[in-house]
Amino acid sequence: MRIATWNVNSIRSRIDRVEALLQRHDIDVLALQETKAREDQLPLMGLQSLGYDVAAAGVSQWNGVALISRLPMVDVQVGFEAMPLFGEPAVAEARALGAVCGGVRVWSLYVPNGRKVDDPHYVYKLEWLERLRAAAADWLEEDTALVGDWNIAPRDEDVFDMAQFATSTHVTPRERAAFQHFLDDGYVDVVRPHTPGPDVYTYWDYYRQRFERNRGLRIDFVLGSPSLAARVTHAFIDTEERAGKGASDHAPVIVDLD
DNA sequence: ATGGTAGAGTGTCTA
Repeated sequence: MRIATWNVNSIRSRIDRVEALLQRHDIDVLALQETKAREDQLPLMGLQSLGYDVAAAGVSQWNGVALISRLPMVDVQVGFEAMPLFGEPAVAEARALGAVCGGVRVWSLYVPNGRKVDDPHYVYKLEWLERLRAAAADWLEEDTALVGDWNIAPRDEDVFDMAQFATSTHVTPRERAAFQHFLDDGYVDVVRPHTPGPDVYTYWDYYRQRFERNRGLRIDFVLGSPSLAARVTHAFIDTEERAGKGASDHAPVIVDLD
C-alpha cells in the first residue's frame, strides 16, 4: 500500500500534475492540502476515470484538504473532535479531513500557518495542534497516519538558514514542542529515517529561486501510529515534482506500507 | 526593513 501527501497549492491549476503523480508512483491514497476549491469546484472526472474516489473539504482562495483513494474509503470525517475554529467554520474545517482507506485511518492535515509570532493566528496554531494531539491520542491503537503540511520545522537542519528565521514562526520552541508532543505520545516520523538531512526539504518558497538553490524547509510529515510505523518499508520525497514551471511550492512525500 | 512569486479572483488576501 502506497500513501502520499502533497500541498498542491490549488488542485484546479495542477490537476494534470495530480493525475500524473498518481500514475507515475502508482499511489493508492493521496492526501492533498491547499486545494483552494469548494467541493463543487473539484475536477473529478479524470480522477474518477483513473479509478479514484475523492473526499474533500474546502473553500476557494486558500486552505482546503482532500483525500484521493483507489482503496475503499469509509468513515469520512471533516475536522476532529473539539477542533478550534478561527473565522468561518467552513474555513476552519478545510484544514483536516480523515477517512479509513484500505483499513488505514488517514488524516489530511493543513496545520494553521501562524503568520507571525505576535499574531492571533499563532495562538490559534498552537491551540489547534494541542486539540489535534488530544484527539489523535485516541487513534494510537489503530493503523493511523497523520499526514500533511505541519507548518513546523522541528529541527534546525530542517531550515536552510536559521538566522533568517530568528523571529519567524515554524521554528519557535512552542511550535517544536507541539510537534514533539505527538512523538512523545507514540507517533513516529516514518519518513525521516529514509530521507536523512541536512539539506533535505519538502517546501521551497517561490521567491528568489529558492528551489534552484535548495533553500527550503522540511515541514511536510507523515506521522504513523506504532502499528502503522511498523508497516513502513520505504519512504521518499518526490523532489523532482517541485522542479520546472507550474510546480507547487511543496514536494510530495510518499510512504510504502507492507 | 523590504521585496521577491504564485493562486484565489478583481479588491486584496494568503502563503
